[in-house]
Amino acid sequence: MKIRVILADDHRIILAALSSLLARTADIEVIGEATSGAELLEMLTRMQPDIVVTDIAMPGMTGLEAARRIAEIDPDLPVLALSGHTDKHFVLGMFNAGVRGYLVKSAAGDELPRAIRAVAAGDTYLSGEVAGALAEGVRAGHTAERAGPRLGPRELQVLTLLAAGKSSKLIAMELQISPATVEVHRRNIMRKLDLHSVAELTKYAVREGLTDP
Amino acid sequence: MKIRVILADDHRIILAALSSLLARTADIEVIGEATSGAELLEMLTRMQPDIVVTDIAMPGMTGLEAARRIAEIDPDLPVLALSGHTDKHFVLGMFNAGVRGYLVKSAAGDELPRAIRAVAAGDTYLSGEVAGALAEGVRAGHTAERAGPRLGPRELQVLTLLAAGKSSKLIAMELQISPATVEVHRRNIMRKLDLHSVAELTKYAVREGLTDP
DNA sequence: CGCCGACTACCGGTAAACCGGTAGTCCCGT
DNA sequence: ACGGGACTACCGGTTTACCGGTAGTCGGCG
Repeated sequence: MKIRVILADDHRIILAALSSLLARTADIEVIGEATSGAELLEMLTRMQPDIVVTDIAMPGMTGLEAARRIAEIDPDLPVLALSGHTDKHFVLGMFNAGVRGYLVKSAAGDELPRAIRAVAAGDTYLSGEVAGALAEGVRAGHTAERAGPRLGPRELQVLTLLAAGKSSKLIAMELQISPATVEVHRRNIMRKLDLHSVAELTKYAVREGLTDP
Repeated sequence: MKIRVILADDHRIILAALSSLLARTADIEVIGEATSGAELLEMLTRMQPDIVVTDIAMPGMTGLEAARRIAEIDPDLPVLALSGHTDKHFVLGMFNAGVRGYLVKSAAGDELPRAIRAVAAGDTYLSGEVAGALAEGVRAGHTAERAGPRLGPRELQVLTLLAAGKSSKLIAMELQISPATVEVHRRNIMRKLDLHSVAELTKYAVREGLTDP
């Protein structure tokens, strides 16, 4: 019984390459490939995979948004997130959104099939690099609790898109919510962080690794 | 006679996946895989590939720097750059640094072997998405010779203060000039850099080291 | 159960960003 | 000498940021 996988990545070359890599694994079968969050969700209404493997950075839908939508469609469907960075806030947000595995791209190639098998079997998979970052956060204890004003997953999404230079209207369209709501999110973020300009928010996002400078 | 390729990407999963994808192509052979710019340069002192395929975003060495170093080692070695974004200044910079092909990751999977064959044969390869951006740039009067948009000293001052989160009015008071003049400076900066939001200007300033994130 | 935080959404308002011009001075390079 | 870029400054316009409220649902927590 092969593990049936749907792959998602907006970079089609990477998508084809990952598919090729998984094709070499005897017990894993790629039954669908999506190049956007919307396409992935549409695919899930027609197919019943054992697991979804998706890049967290896709235009039009962030990884957090995709994870929430997938959980709405099928809360029991395991999702393995593929990410380039190890920001702990983001990782925690993804797990809160229902993701069951988090794999950084800098991990070894053979970690991907292992992660897929683990998550498909109902386990939780966490890359070593991310585990270290999370442990550091826990070890610091007070750092994670007090020093960092905690933003909700939606707020992290909005902050990331703001740091990308997008307007509230654009962000609203991408997140499929009202511009007024995006406004409120931005204002709450500014209040929590005590930052009152897009420039400062952008630098904060860069410091937190939410976006590349 | 197979085309001998050295692959470089800091994301090892992607590296393995790309290698797997190329292994399916009969006339292309991956003879080396590097996970950092330094490892790639070291590899080039021992091996003689027909072409280097490298991601432009690697920690410890930017794509521009890697391209220059490779050109120092062997000016005739074709380099195909793999990138996620289509910023035209960056693309022009890469070509000025000696790169002979530029492929965006969102291109179709079969574009990679085609690009490799073209570049290995001495041709220049450019993804369609990037070609559009470059054509636009040429039409606007930007020639390949001046890839680096030069900012005047006053413009650099204004950019730094903008990245600090200050308003035009505040900047005007600090620089002892009219707010209208600050406006003009900001608009000229945005036109030159082709960036149209404070968030993007801020990230540019961080990249250029004008301010700390 | 009630409170609080997150998320959703709206109204109204002031300030600022953003874009299109025009225009003068200065200096530098062809 | 003439063009071009930098710096200075203004006019007018649309869009967005930013701040002050209010208000509903939902889930968690004491």
